[in-house]
Amino acid sequence: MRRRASRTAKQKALSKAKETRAAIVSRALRIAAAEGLAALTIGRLAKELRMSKSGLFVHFGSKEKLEAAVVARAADIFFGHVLDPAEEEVEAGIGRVWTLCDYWLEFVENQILPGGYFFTGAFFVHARQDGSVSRQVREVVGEWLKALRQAVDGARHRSEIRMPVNAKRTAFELNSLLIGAQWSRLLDHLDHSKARSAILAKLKSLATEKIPADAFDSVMAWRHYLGTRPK
Amino acid sequence: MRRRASRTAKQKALSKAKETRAAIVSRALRIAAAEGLAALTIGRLAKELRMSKSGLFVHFGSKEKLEAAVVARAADIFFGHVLDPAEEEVEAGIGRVWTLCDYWLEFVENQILPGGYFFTGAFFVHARQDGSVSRQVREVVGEWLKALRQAVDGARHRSEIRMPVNAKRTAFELNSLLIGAQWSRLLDHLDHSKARSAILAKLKSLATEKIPADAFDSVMAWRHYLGTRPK
DNA sequence: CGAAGAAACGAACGTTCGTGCTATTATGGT
DNA sequence: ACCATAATAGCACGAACGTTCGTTTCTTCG
Repeated sequence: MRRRASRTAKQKALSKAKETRAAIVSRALRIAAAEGLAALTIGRLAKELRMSKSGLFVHFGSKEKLEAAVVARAADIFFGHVLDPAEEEVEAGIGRVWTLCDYWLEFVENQILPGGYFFTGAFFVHARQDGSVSRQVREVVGEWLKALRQAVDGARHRSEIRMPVNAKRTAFELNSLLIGAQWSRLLDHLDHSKARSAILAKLKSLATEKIPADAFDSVMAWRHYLGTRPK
Repeated sequence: MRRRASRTAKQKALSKAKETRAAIVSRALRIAAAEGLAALTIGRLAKELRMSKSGLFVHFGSKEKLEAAVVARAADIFFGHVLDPAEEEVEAGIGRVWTLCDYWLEFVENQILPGGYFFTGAFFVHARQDGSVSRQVREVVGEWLKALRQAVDGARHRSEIRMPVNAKRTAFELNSLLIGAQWSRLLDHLDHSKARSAILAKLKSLATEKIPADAFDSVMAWRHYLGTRPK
């Protein structure tokens, strides 16, 4: 009793539902990431989870809320694998810009979400749509682009990037390469090495003499250079 | 009688149905381009055209055939506005590479299809899917990328692009900028001038001394340069 | 153990999906 | 003007959609 109570208190009570809800969202995300949000239906989801439609439904109250939960989870996973570690592991500067791009590509490569980067496809579908889920998708994408732009700006303020360079435009070009990389990967199973060297070349062309030029010559050289830097 | 017959012969007989079919495809394409192929349903399409579902349906025999017709029409329009004129108006070389990209951007800007370039979104949706329509979408995208690569190759063979440059990689980078441009346009209504100057800068960095360096300094300068060249 | 409450179920709602029929209307050649 | 045929409409179908309901089964705790 006491033991039970204390254990329950420890795990903040409440309860089975959270687990179920989380399991539902996981499975839903797997479907949505692989085949798009449109392929996500309550009936199918219930069947895969061996639940009743109604039992599943009450956890969210509406299809839209379910979709919102899926998108939120996808965003958490994405930021948790790309944005957060990049900002935590690498101090501001051109190194962080590279790390953001590198982790982005890794995120797709490692199939953290089935089908790669969920938001690329979702964004093209929802960019012109209205509805709260579409807005949510646009916000996540906007957040990413903003982070990339700020990283470029940070590098500029540290004089690691030449001053006349436009942060917005640089972020645009880097982001283009990332999306293009996924495009090529989808089209003919191309790996991301082309994208990585294109990004390194781009960064090299922007860098000031603070950064040794040969650091950009390959991914390995760059990794080595980063490793020799503080923190 | 005779007159009638001759006129009929002239217009190759057959007939009303072709027009109706064409009208259906047009309307269907408008829906699909604006909201994605998934938003295209026979019921909705029939309502918009003030037809019965069944009357509309028999023109295609299945939903999939209707979708195929829509994709085919979209491909015709895209190639007719981008690939064909570029290859017709500009001789092979770096000028054609630029023109392909330029017309691609114009195609999106002028909203030839509502919502811009239909295939960008469609590709991300159908890249991992199977089914004949998905294959069809991938083929169109593949055709475009091949054309772009061949244009780069053509410029290299004419010594307008430096030899060590990899055509596949260059096509990848250009294509990335195009897709990224549409991305930015969708995200914050950005115009394509950033993309155009990024593309010009890229081409400038690849060009041999055969091409005067200041030709790449702006879109206008480039247009002027192109205008002074033979056909 | 037994009561209270949370969680899941099964069945059914009204719509809409794509797809078949059968009947009716338009059209075009003679 | 007539007739064959092409084109469209009307109606119905089974399945799946999201959603609601009342009921049943589990969990939790005094």
